[in-house]
Amino acid sequence: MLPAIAEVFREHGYEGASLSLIGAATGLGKGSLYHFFPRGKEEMAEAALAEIDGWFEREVYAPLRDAEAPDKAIAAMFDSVDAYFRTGRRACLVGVLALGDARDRFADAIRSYFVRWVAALEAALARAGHAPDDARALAEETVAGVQGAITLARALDDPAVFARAMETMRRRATHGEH
Amino acid sequence: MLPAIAEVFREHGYEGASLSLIGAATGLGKGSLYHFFPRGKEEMAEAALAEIDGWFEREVYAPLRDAEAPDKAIAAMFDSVDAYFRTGRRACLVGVLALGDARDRFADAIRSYFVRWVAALEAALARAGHAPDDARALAEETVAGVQGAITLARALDDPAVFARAMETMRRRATHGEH
DNA sequence: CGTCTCCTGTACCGGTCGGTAAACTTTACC
DNA sequence: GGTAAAGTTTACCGACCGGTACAGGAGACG
Repeated sequence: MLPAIAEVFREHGYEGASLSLIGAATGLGKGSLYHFFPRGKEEMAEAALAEIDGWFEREVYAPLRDAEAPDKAIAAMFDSVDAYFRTGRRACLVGVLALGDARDRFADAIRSYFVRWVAALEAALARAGHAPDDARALAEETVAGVQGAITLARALDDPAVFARAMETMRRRATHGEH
Repeated sequence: MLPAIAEVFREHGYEGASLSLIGAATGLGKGSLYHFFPRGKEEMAEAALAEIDGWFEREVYAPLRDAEAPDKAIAAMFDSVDAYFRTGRRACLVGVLALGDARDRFADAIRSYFVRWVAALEAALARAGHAPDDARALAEETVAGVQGAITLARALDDPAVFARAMETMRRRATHGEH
């Protein structure tokens, strides 16, 4: 049920995600929703953010930090991210919240998501042979690039834009080493 | 008064921009608002988009297409964009709308904004000596990069992130020529 | 069978939403 | 100064908002 809730917030933003939309997406009435999330909409958004955070920690950040073959982990990240964001058809909930007025309310979760993504990617790039400064800059550029590619692909309604951007960043992260 | 309206949509999104917020931002009551925008909120958003579109057409796209020194126009674009988005402190209304559920309603305006930006930048890059394929890819990457840099800078609440991303893209657009 | 816990449907609350209507004040122009 | 248009205030509409209260239903366990 959390994925359904997350999808509503992703598509409609925090303000636009009404309890009736969430109810329709989950098949739950307001009574049930408030049974599971006594603090209401804010708690639902927190739970959705936490689930997304857990997924990225497990599927993306941890492999980037821990894999014994960092170049493989980096390649796997691009694959995971492309699949997760449906080649740019799906928005990023954290990015959506960062742009709106709910930013302050979820500031810690939003910051943590991006800080840890950049840090994990930076570490993997450094271990793959990039100079420390390059690794830092490249990681930041790549994480921002994913967000920009989502925005542009959705604006143009053209997943190919996302795919091209991802390939350019992948090349930069895997070639240019040493 | 259009800049004030645009600012409300930028900060709160289409759903979150209530008539009372718009009224407070403009100092106008609902009656006055409906006097100028008989079709209501949708017409206000269209007008805000049109004004933004006009600004970019005048200050960014036209110079990129027409300047006799394309490299100067490209450098000027980075300066204009940095100033316009307040070094990443200010969101992009068009990008915000592209991510939300108002995307379909304003699809034409959103698509046109980005299509023309990419096309104008591509033309300038080609005239500045980039190979046609490189110019196209670099233009797309740069426009997406700006959106991503805004998202990341706002998420981390750190304008320096935006500034660094802009410098990287500027270097790529002005060096690497020929 | 009884009962206790977990879950759900329904009705309702005050408030705000986008939008309308019409009486009013201000401004511009002859 | 008269008059008409432009702009504004105020009250109001039905719908929906997030949130609450509560009476049950559904199983699990005795």
